[in-house]
Amino acid sequence: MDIVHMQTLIAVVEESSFTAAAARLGIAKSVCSRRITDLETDLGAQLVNRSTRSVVPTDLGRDYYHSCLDILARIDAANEAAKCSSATVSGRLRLSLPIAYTEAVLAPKLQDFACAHEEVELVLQLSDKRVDLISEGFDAAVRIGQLDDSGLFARKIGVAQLMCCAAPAYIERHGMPRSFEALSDHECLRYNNLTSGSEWVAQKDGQEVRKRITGRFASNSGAYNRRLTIAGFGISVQPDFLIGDAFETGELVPVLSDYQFPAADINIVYPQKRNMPASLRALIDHLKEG
Amino acid sequence: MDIVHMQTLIAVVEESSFTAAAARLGIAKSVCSRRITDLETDLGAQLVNRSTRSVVPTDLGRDYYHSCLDILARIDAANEAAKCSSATVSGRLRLSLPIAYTEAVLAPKLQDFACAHEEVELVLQLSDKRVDLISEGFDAAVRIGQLDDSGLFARKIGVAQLMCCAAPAYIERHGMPRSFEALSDHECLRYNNLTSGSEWVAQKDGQEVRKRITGRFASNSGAYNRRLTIAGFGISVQPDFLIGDAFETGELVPVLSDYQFPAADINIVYPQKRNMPASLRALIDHLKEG
DNA sequence: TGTAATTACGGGATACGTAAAGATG
DNA sequence: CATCTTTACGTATCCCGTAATTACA
Repeated sequence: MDIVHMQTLIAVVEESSFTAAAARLGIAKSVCSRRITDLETDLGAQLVNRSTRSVVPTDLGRDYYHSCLDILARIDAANEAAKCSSATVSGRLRLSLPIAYTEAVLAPKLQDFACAHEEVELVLQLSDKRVDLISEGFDAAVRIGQLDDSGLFARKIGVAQLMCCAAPAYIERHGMPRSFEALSDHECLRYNNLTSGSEWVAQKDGQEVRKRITGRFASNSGAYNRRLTIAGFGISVQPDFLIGDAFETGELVPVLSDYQFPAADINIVYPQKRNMPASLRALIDHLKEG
Repeated sequence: MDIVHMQTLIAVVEESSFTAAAARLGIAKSVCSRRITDLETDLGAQLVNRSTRSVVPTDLGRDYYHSCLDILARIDAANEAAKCSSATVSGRLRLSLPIAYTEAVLAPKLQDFACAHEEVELVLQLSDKRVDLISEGFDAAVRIGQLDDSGLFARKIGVAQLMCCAAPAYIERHGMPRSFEALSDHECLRYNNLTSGSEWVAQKDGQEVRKRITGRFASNSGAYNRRLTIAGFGISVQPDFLIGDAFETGELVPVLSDYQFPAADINIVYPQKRNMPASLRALIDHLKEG
């Protein structure tokens, strides 16, 4: 049987009248009568004894009535919990985040968010791999650069400006390259995760230039790449957030600074737009603002 | 939302697939998809994240799934309890019984029934008033004589033969009446509850005769009437079950024995034929047999 | 490219309300 | 006789299934 049948029984028992129950429920009394009859037929038992003047539940009817009260209360509770948990900024958010960007930029923002919303639990997985949000059970991920349009929705939360750089010691030993072509003679540190692979792209005077670069090192860790660069192992392309104040401190120097290296959009991506938990929406807004 | 939506969610979560869930439920997969969507829309929250290859419940979806399991189990339990309690010979039976007939005839039968069905609880109210079954909450009543057709169903469980009688001492003092007419000169004990009121009806030679009787006593208690008769206060009409062996012991003697007094059917009446509890049916059968 | 989820759409069962009938005190 | 339950019946709604579409690995 159906939930409405239970609700009807409750109303009938409490009102001791089909007419009053129908009025309470806002339905025709014929409907009220039929629902109880159907329920009784389905159960194969009498639930209420009726005369025109009195509607009295049977023992069984009273038992069933109490069961219905319990069941409907639980249904309401479950629904309320569901509605509430998605409507309030609370609950667990599982995020897949790029390692270096998180450490350099996201970390303080996430801390702010956590402080602002005490009810939110953040489960962060730092990884530069592009995990599958759905099968891995993430609520959202932050992605740097081109989005492989995988049906996910995205909102831009920042920009990373790529820059070419090297350690002063390296430049001293190998000289400063003046053009993209000159990179052939240099040790270039490759970053595996870059969409462009082992090819560097930049613009000079509005003209796009590309160069397949070579070198003894390749890693999938931006932080490690940076460390190698500072240690003087070669030239690398780094996002501004990794360079930080390295130019000011002299740890790194700009290379090919008359070339315009691309900027990569930083997006937060998530599976669906509808029925988004309020906590995720709040997080996105927070990252967008900051 | 509806129970089927919960069942659908359960199937989807457990099968991790809309198609498999639809197959399990025996419905079209489109229905399966729509039910989950509707549920999500209603709750304003995402319950499962779907890609073509995987259907993974969200945290909330898993919570809701567990709630659904609990709720459906309770619904099943309530339904089973209801079906079972009316299908098995068990539970409470509230009976309204006529006092004298119960003491004389019904008592041993009810004891037999109680012994045969240990699970049945009998709540007996002995009264010669014709109570309203429904508003008073009785499951059945035993009625002697004419039924006021009050929408109740009835089954005959016996016959009471009315007989006219008096104490030997009374006859000795007032003489034995030889005809209905002669009753005018006698003290007649009236029984209030009799349908005929203060008129006695009988047949002689196939001819119905009626006589308005008079007397100083009228009571609504058959047993008290009997006692008055034996004490010699007058002539009364008694059912055979009250006379018992009084003729043999000499406590009473038949009066007007060439008159045929009416027989009253004894019925058990109950509110409805459909969805009758098995225990009531068993009781009726038991009383019918014995 | 094949499998799975979603959407579109037409048909049919179901459940509703109105109104009349039946019952009861 | 007034009121409450039940039944009858026409209708509208909702929901299902088929099939086409989209998404994804």
